[in-house]
Amino acid sequence: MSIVSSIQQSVTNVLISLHNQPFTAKDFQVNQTKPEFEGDYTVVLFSLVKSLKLSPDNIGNQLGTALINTYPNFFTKFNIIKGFLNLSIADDYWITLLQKNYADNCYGKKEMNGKKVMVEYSSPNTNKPLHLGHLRNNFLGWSVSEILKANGYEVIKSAIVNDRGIHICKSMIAWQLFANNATPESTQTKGDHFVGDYYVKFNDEYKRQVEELINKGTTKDIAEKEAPIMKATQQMLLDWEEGKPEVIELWKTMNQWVYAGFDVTYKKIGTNFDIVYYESNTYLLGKNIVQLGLDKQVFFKKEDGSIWIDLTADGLDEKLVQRKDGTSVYITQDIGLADLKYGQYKIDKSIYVIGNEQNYHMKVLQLICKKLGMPNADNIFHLSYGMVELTSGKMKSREGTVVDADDLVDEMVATARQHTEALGKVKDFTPDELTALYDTLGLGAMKFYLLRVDPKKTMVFNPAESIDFHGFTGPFVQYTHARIKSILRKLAGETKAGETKVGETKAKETKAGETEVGETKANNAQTTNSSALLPLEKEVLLQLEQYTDTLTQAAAELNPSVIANYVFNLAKTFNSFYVEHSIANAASAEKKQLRLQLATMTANVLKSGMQLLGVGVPERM
RNA sequence: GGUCCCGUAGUUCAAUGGAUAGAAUAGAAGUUUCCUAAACUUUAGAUCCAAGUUCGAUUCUUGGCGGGACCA
Repeated sequence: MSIVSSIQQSVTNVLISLHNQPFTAKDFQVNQTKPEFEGDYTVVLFSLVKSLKLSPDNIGNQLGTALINTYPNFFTKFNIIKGFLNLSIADDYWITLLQKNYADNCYGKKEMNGKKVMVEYSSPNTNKPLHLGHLRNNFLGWSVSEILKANGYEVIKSAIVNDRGIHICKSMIAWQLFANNATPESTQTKGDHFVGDYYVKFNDEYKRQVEELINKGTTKDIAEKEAPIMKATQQMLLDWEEGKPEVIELWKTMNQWVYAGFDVTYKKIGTNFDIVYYESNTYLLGKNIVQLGLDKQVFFKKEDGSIWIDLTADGLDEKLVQRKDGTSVYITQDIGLADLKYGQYKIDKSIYVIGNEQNYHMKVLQLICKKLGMPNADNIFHLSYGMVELTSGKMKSREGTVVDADDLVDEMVATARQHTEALGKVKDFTPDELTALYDTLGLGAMKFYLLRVDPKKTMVFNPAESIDFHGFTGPFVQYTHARIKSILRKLAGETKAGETKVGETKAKETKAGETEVGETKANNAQTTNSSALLPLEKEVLLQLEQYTDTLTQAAAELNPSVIANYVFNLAKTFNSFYVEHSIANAASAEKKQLRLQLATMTANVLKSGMQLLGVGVPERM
């Protein structure tokens, strides 16, 4: 049980016995005490004033006195300032917490809860390489998956690859026209970039042809329809749908090039999927859904044969679900896929990591599923994230301002190398170790940068700031971890006795840690006499204790930035402690041991938290 | 035109309705005979505007202004 819950429970108990009213934890707030006041946690008293008809000070005095009398081993002191009851928690509580958990690599993580969640993310198109926006998506999807796992969920990571349609045909046509049978191998180009280049070539040529037609006196609308390259592309889509062998062959070849390129990028950024759906396999799934909708009279047919759903009663529009020529639209395919996912895995929740430009689409998707009475309808959740913009404005492919994912990763890793070389702390590393370190630091910086912001919000990508390795960054946290590890290595080598002593104490104290709140027994007395906690020691412990609640919150909000903020603050607090107090030269053996445990637990939690962001932490840097 | 989202230090981000609105960075001034200075300490600097609800509003409501997305 977290300390906040313990306090809530104690306060509730005391309130009930004092006033004989059915109080619950919801009747008052418990916050961490602000640093300028004495105490660890604070009960806000205002909300109790009405029901008790007493002044805040009055309530606080009664409550504080009763808490200390009832739980003398838990609460040690209290003070009241302007309606806030500040409570001090016994050092024993913190010390017990530390001794019980400092070596536990799973600290904070929850037991399996038997629930199954699918997280769909990444979902690329196969006509161009990944860019900055995809990175936010990928990092979010990965991190949310890890956070859910840490909270006891079974997670299935999935992706839907948009591998068919007019946009793919554009790249194919351009390749036929301009490539002279060039391949990624023959040109030494990464496959996804290779295909993406032809997509760009298509647009250039298309634009040229449209202008040519306009110059000949054609109107813009007609020119855009009649441009030969566009007509050829549309024909190719029809050929694809009919399964014309040479078109299918080319399509397969070019998609393979793209996948080979994606694989390199995915591997580099450390992501993978449990199941990958391909649109070419799923795009017909919606067909039977349309029939079902008609049967249930949820859909209706217009005179031209197109099929619609009327959502005006729900504040939305009429929405097309099948064109008059019988071809399906995205929404229908998505309903089909949603149904397939549920059928395959019987998932309790289906999370879609998709940009907020699809908010409307996803709302419609869920609404239609509901109206069709599909069992998965209520389990659909759109994890909507904001766009990544540049300091100069939005990324525009037309203006060539799109930040390419591979370029960015390379740049970050190169920057990590520069910083590391300039500092010269790891000159004894092997080339392989150095490469691994640069990757960890460069990718860590990038992931942290994109995950530290609330996913819902549009964020600005500032190139100069993103390669900064100081302040609120991944490398800052990584550095704190590496520095702790350095100490632990040194002190472990220095005294063998110290190490075993730490281990022994742990085993011995485990029992004490299991005692209930308020019953913390005097069997901790031996640890207290010499080791009244110093403010900075306690501050680190306070934050370590909050890790469990932080994990819960991150999962509830599906928000990795909660974790990023947490690990940063923990690292910061530890750094303050570190410069102020020596571990190696602590005043007593007990103190040294306590600080060693404190450092060990901090390193564990930093590592664990960063892992939830998909970021590794080095032993040295 | 309709629906939705967002406005916090120069800049990038925080803050379940709670105390004097926190950080980072940029600026100013400092810290290394001692566990990694990718660190630490000090300093200056902000809630778009106007009403309302409340003991208390950055947070909730309404109306403006400004920015963005989507739907036709």
